[in-house]
Amino acid sequence: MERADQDNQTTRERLLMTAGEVFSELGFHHATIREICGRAGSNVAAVNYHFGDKERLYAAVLEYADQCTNEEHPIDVDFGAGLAPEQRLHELVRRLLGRIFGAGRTGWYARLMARELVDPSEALAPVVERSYRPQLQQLVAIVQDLMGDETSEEEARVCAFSVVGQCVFFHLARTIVGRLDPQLRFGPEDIDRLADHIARFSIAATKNVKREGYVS
Amino acid sequence: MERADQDNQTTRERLLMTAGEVFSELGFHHATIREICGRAGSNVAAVNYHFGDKERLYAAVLEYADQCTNEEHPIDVDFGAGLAPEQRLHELVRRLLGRIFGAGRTGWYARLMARELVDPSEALAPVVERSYRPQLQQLVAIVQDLMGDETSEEEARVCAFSVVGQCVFFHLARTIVGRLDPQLRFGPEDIDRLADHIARFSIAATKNVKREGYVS
DNA sequence: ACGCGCTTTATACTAGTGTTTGAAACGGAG
DNA sequence: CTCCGTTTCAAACACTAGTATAAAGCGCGT
Repeated sequence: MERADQDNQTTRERLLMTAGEVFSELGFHHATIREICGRAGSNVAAVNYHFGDKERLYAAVLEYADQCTNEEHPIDVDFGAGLAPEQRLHELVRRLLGRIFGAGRTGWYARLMARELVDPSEALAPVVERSYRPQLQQLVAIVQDLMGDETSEEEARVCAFSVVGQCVFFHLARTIVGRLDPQLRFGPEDIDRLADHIARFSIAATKNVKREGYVS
Repeated sequence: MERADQDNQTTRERLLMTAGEVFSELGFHHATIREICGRAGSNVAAVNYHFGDKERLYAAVLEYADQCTNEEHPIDVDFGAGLAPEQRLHELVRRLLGRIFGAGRTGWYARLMARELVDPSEALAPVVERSYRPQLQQLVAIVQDLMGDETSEEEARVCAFSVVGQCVFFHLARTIVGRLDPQLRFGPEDIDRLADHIARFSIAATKNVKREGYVS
C-alpha cells in the first residue's frame, strides 16, 4: 500500500482542491464523493475521516477557497488613497474582476460563488461578511465621492450594486453572453478591456445619475 | 381508482408546472421525479409516459415556461416608437424586470433561468435565440440612440449587457444583496423603484460613457 | 356490449450514493 | 523493537433515484 502524500500535499488539502473543482463544475448535488476522491487519488472514506460528511467538506471548501483568494488578491481597504475617485473606481473594478476571473490556484472559486449566488448555502454567510461586505463598503465610499455631496449612503449603495452586478454578470453568464456576442471574449487578455468598459460605464453613471430625473 | 384530472388540467400540464417549481427550487439534479409527481398528484411513471425521461421533462419545462412568459409579457419589438430613447430605455427596463420578477403563472421561470445562466443546459439554446436575442437587439438599438452617432454596434452591445447585467444581478443575487443591504426590497411594490434606478443609472452611463476616457 | 387507443397504476429492477467500520498501514518517539 | 496516535483502506450496508413494464382503467365510437 502506497502512502498517498505525493507532491508534499496532504490528502486533506488535495481533497479540498479537488472538491472545489468538482463542486464548481457540477454543483453540490451532482458532485459525488467517489468522483472527488477518484480525482484526488484517495479512498472514499477519506471524506468521512477528514471532514465528517459531504456538507462539511463543502463548507470547508468554501472557507479554504475564500482564504486562498484573499491571500492571492488581498483586500486592501485603503488602496488608492491619493488617487481621484475615478481612478479608484477603475482600480477597484480591475481588482474585482481579477478576483472573479482569476486563474490562480483556486480559479474555480468564482464558478462556485456563482452557484452560491443563485442558491446560497449556509456556509456562505460568514464568507459574505468577511470578504464581500468590506469590498462593498469600499465601493460605496468611492461612489459617494463620485456622486458628490448630499448623497445618502443608500443611494450610493444601490449604485454600488449596479457596478458589482456588471462584474458578476459578465462572468457568470459568460457562456450565454458569448453566444449572443461572439466578439466579446473572456480570456486573460480581455479582462483589462472589460474592466475598462465597466469602469467607464459606471463612472459615467455615478457622476451623472442625479441629473437624470424620474422618467415616466 | 380516481381519474386525476381535477381542475380541468391535464396531468401533463400539471407535471410541467410542478416540475418547473421543483426544478427552480432545487435545480435539476436535486429535484427528484418522486418529489415532482408527489406534488403534482400523479404517479411516478407519468414522467416516463408523457415525457420519456427526466431530461426531456426538463427541456419541456423550459420551453413551456418561455412560451407562457412570452404570452404574459409579449416581446413587442416596436414599442415606444414615438418616445425619446430615454423613455424607451426606461420602459424596456421596466418590462425586463417585469419578466424577471413577475409573479405570474410561471413566476418560478426567472429562478430557473438564473440556474441556467450559471450552468446552461442543452435546452437553453433555442430559448435564447427566440426570446433573448430579440430583446437584446432592441436594447442595443436604444443604446445606440443614446450614445449618439458614430457608435459601433459592438460598443452599444457591450453597454447593453451592462444594462441587462444589472437587472439580472439584482434578481439572482437578491438573497445576498438583501443580506448586505436590508433596505433594498424586492417585493412587487419595489420593482418600479428598482426599474427607476437601473434606468437612470444606465441612461446616465450610456449618454456619457464616451466622454470618460481611458483611465489608467 | 365490444373494441380500441390513450392514460394511469403498482411494482420491480438496477445502478448509484453517502456513510460507516474494523483492520491494516504508517511514522515517530522512547 | 514496541507502542501509540494518526491515516488509509476495502468492503459492507441501507437507502434512493430513474426507469421500465404489464395490467388495469377510462372514455368514446360503433
